[in-house]
Amino acid sequence: MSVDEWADLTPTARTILGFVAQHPRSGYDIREAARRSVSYFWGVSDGQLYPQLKLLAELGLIESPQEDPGARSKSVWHITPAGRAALTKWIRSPSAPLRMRDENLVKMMFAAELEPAEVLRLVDERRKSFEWFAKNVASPGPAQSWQADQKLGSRTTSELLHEYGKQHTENALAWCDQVEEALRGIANDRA
Amino acid sequence: MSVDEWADLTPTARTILGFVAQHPRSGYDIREAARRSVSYFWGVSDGQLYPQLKLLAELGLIESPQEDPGARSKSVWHITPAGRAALTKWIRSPSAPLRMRDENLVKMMFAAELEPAEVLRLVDERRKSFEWFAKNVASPGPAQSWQADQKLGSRTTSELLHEYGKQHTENALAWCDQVEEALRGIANDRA
DNA sequence: ACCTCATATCTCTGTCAGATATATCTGTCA
DNA sequence: TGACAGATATATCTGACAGAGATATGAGGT
Repeated sequence: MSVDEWADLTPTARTILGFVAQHPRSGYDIREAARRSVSYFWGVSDGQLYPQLKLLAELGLIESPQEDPGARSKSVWHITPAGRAALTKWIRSPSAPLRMRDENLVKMMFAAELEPAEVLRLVDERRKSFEWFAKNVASPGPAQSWQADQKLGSRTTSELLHEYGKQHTENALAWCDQVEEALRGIANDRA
Repeated sequence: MSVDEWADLTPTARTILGFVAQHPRSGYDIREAARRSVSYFWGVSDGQLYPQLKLLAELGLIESPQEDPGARSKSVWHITPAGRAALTKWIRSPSAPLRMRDENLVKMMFAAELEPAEVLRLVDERRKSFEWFAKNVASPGPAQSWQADQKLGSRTTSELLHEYGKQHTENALAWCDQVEEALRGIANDRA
């Protein structure tokens, strides 16, 4: 593999590589791991996952013990030395700018010219989605045995990452409160 | 236009419709407005903008005074009654789930197994990008004359939206502090 | 023997971002 | 009045990507 080839990998492919680097995994494992751990700041879709695994294998960055494992049987991938080198280089290169799509907020902006009741509906929708999120994603799962998780002082990196998600969620919920309070202000004016 | 046609619009098209609804705008205006106001929770890419404008016009949701204005002269779009109805229906329908791509955080997760120095580099990168953001995007521009901005108690909706962006940013920066502090903890252990 | 659910992979469609190309308009200094 | 820079304005193309759904396999129960 030439030095330039890994540079062409998509961000998704590199993320997948990172998961395989942590410990050997199948495609399905990666999907589940991504769901649990990074789903609020990164999504890995099926449509990408398997083709990218194949690509990474072709580039020699990952490999699976049994060659051509017949049809749909599970194949467990592990990282090669070349893969590990590629991963490190990726981590050291500049990151893509943050990107977000939050349709609820966009609507909120345009709802400014509508009834206060519309804004209230949107805030309610927002609150519900973040509450769901707090329950299902932002809480840290049990520590995994394979995790050689760097201790950063008293806390592990994955604890810190979950902390970030938690703070983000609480912040969003607090903002919902602020908007509702402002809306109650109107109601009081009119009463 | 049938009721079903507007339902097929993409989220991007609906966002564009929202901008035109606020007041008449050209494609370029929309692009700039999106840059200033929503760029941190929604992106409108050039590749989408003009085709979608054309589509909205074909559906009769927006129109431009001069028909076929020859070549590349500026055309200013304004919303039609049908367009306004479509917009309202959109705002009342369920929103797409929030989506995010934050490559820096992903790297942070995988850097857990590397040197603390790598994590430090990533935190530094993160801080810089959010500081840039605080300066260039998260601050409210001057109020526009066309803004019939709903007063929610003492504050307008756009003030509240900017407030959200600001809180998000401050939160992210505070988290950078936390991580760095944890890293200093290590340094002290070793000293 | 059948059913059901979790596991596992693959494919297809349409959305989308970013880069790039290109035309027009406006001011400004010669 | 003409050349030029820089802002305004529109258009196109490529490849990344999400989400849905199709398909297959195994384990456990009835």
